[in-house]
Amino acid sequence: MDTKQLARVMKALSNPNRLELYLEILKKCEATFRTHGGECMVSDIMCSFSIGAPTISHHLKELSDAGLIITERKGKFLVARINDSTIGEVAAILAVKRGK
Amino acid sequence: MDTKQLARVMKALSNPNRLELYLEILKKCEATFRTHGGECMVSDIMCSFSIGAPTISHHLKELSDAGLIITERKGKFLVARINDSTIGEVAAILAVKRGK
DNA sequence: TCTATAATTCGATAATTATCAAATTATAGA
DNA sequence: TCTATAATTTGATAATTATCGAATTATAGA
Repeated sequence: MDTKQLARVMKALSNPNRLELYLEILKKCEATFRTHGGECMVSDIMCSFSIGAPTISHHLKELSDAGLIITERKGKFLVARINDSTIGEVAAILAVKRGK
Repeated sequence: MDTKQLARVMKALSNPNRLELYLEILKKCEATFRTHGGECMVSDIMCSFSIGAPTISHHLKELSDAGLIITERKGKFLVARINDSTIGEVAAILAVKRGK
């Protein structure tokens, strides 16, 4: 991952609401790993946010464009999965760059 | 580190020029670890950026406010050091949150 | 086909921000 | 004290963005 792409990922996680959204998806995916194969029903977590549906939709697109999540429509609903490799790369870069 | 603070750090690293600046400081600090105690003379790296001094100054303040670097004036010059604990925490959070 | 629900798109707005030029401050050395 | 250099501050502007309401699309089920 080059610097430009790294900056893009950082930007996607730089908005507090979007970061919360990402972390919530991450939590949900891990919690339902056995029962739902690590997927997150977006409509399930929407209620815990104080922002509207259009904004959520916008944020999800940003996360998706940054490669942080993968979304898929299932009937009426949208499910999200964490793209583990992206965040893994970021964590690795940050750790390695500082010599750890 | 709570989510708000994490978002603040991400934001500080979300601008391409600012991220480059941070990485450049990191590189310089590591390169001069033996000779200069891991410090970076800011004026030394300024020339490799295409943005003006006021903008650099602004970006450095952002990095400093986010806790990513520590700056100190030495005579006419500004030296910067990496605040290793901040980036370390971020790397750790990202790694841990995804169960690694 | 009609309806209700989930999600997205569109258009607008307020807030934030990256950047610069000009002016100012800080400092070292002559 | 004067000068040159490094850095910061100020004020302005253009670009980006977070957010919303309204309208639209997609889908499942009655």
